[in-house]
Amino acid sequence: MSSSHRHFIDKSQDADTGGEEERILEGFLRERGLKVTKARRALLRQVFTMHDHFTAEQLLDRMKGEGLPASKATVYRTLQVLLECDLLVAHDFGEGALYYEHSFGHAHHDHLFCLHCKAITEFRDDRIEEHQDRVADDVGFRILSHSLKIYGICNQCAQDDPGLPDRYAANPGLVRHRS
Amino acid sequence: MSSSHRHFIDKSQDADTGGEEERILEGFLRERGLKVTKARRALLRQVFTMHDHFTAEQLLDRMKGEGLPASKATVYRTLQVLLECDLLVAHDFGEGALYYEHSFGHAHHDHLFCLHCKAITEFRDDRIEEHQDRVADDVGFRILSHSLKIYGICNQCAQDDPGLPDRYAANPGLVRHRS
DNA sequence: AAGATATTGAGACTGCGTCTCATCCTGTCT
DNA sequence: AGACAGGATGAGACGCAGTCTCAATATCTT
Repeated sequence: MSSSHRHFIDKSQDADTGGEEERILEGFLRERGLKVTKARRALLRQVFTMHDHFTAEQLLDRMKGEGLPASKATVYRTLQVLLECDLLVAHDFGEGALYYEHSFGHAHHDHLFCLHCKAITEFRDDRIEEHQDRVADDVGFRILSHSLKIYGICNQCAQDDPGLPDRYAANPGLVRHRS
Repeated sequence: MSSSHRHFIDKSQDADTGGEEERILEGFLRERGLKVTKARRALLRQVFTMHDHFTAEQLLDRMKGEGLPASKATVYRTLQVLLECDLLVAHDFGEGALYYEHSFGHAHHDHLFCLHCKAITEFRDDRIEEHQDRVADDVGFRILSHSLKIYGICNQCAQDDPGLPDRYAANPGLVRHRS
């Protein structure tokens, strides 16, 4: 069973942010002499309506679909801005494109990634975090960030097709995620 | 101090493999009806003389420099083969290209990556591994592999320039490694 | 409202890695 | 050894996520 230093995260339970993210972005932009534009606002809103992980291209398609102002260049540039003001986090699961998730009100967490259905499960384990800190302490390393990703087959996929885990294990070629 | 469930890895202490890797590769190739070619042999030897992490391009340059047969396509294709027969491991530190390391006789380990000088420190912590297994157990996830990377500034860089960690921390834009 | 400056969009471009295909090499069979 | 079948090679085209260029446009300041 799960114990107290470890828990899983359910984004569908996200509380309303009350538009706080817009104030954060505007403050960040003004502070740097940058401008609060329609495109940036639209993108921010779109990002905060997506409560799971998404790629830049998915975001672009979705914005175009809703008739919002968006070009490839602007999407990528604005995602950078959101990363810099900590409203967004990017993850590389070795699938080619980066996966983004808005991070307002979310503490650091790690991921289980299903290589078959691409489902992402989020968790946090304080013991792991502590051990990481000790490793770094041992060699005087200053941690700026870290990432822990566990790749495999999720429960659902394994139930749908019990042979799946073995088939993946037997064929590392399928596992392209660059451990 | 370091404790028994945790240790760092020093590749320069690598024992001689006695050419075992060549036998492994040949067995793997024959088993699949593939051929033992000069290019594959040359590449394998080159890989096993490099005791640190390297990119495909570095490997290609080095082979060309020594007049060995090598083209871009063959290097990438052969690296795939070595990955499949577990003689090689690839790591993505978010620097664009993948970093490879030969893995004969090396157990799984994780990495500290210095964002400034790109130095890589390898370690293994059994407690972290155990906690990962428990996380997966909790949700019935079948682990196939995992990767833990700790990004930051190494001791050497911090000593050379004490302001470095703060400068990186203050500018997430510099940190492009996609946690 | 005007001026200064940042932003946008279309598309060219970059870099890592993959694919194509004509030619060459390996392993095998005789 | 000689010959054959099929895998391997190399040069360069290609794919794709992401970045850059630059002229036109929007934002902010006064």
